[in-house]
Amino acid sequence: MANLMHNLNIQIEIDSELYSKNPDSSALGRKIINNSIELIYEIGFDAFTFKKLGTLISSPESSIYRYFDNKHSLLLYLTSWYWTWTEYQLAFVTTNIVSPQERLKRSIKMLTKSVVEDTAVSFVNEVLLSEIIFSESIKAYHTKSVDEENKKGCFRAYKRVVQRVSDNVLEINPEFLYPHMLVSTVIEGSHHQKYFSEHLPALTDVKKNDNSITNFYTEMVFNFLEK
Amino acid sequence: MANLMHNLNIQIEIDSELYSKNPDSSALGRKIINNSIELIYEIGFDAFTFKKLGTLISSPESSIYRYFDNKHSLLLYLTSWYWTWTEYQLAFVTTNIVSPQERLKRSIKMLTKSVVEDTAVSFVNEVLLSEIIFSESIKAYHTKSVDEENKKGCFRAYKRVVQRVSDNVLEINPEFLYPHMLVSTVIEGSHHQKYFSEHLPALTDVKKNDNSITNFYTEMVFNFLEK
DNA sequence: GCATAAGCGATAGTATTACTATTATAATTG
DNA sequence: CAATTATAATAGTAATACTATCGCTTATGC
Repeated sequence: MANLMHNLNIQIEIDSELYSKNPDSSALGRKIINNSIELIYEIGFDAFTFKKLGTLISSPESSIYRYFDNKHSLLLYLTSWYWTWTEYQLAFVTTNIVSPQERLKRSIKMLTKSVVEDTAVSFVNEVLLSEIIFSESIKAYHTKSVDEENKKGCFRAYKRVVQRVSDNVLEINPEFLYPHMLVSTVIEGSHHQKYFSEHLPALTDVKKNDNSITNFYTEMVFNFLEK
Repeated sequence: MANLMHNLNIQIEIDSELYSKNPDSSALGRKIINNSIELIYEIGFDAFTFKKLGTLISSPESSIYRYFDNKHSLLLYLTSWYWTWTEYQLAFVTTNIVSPQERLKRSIKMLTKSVVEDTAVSFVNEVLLSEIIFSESIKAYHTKSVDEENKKGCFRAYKRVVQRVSDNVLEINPEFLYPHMLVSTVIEGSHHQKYFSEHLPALTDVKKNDNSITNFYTEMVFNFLEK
């Protein structure tokens, strides 16, 4: 699939509560973002430290701390970036499609598949970022500070994505009681299933790299909505 | 619901790869387990340390290290205990029920609701433990060491639960392609939805403490199987 | 019932992590 | 070109996640 966003020069703007200093405002900031994505992808978020990142980019830890309070804040930034980018992608994939069923089908596909092509939006490698989101993003909101961060608006982008797809669900079945539950189940579920397929295959039925995750959630949703 | 397991004096046996020294074999070991459950429940797994636990039970850290290599191992033990206990519960809830639909319905209910009554099996507070599982258990398998621990068998109990319910699914629809995906989606999904309802309500449709999570997943499963 | 071993508490110590602070130099901006 | 701001270099601290030692106590085995 040719990606329409390619070379469109779209700017992903991230709210200021998600950083101390905007990483998009300097060369060092952009270096922090794209190298952190590679490093987290490589060694996992738990083993990731600002010290290691500093070594990788040949800058002292203290410089990184000017952009983000700690590695958790950085993860919040990355997830927010991802969901903002996903929102654009969803808009592109569904625009000009008349049938709400077809739109939902395309949205589910986009949400349940990991990204395989770098759209080269901004300075971010979206292929690696999507891998990080799939496997580490729960760690962004499964903390004791969720409520506080939620109040500050750190999860706005994710919520907008869920809301957008929920609206699509209600177009198809306006009586449906659980649009948000359904959508968040699909998103989180597909992340889990991919992880299971790679690490705990007894918990899933995926043959690596087939389309069963997308097929499963697509069928699940439409059976539920059109019973 | 009167709980049949109450006062049955059932022993939950945990495989030896899940501890260095069996906590069930000494008073200190049992103290470690039930106090760790309370402490993790209170301050969350991330803030939990062996030092704090040691202070709570008036024992040095080093004594706790004799039972578990680190706090991650302890969490693995607790999750394994929980799934072993859940397996027994599932057996009880479904035994003597002829209809596979009714058995599945009861299993889903048991898997999607957090425990409200302590069955007083062994030395463990199952109400608090189930809260920990719902909110922290992803952290037990979302690590770089999953594969190694999986090989050792640390997730056997969880897999048995998924397998048991999957078999029930196949009884109802032997052609169904994704029994494990369906069951693990229900389990992980209900955990997420409960968490969302408490912290990120925009991602769900739950009114606190209603039965919507159980209703949602029950409907979802049966619509999918009986389309 | 006595010897042996195992379990535990008390204490000390180390490497790593997650920061904070200070200052000099380099780059930007007005 | 002056003023501001960003960065690098360095140092330092408190907490975490352990490991090691040792002496006392309590089981267990004969």
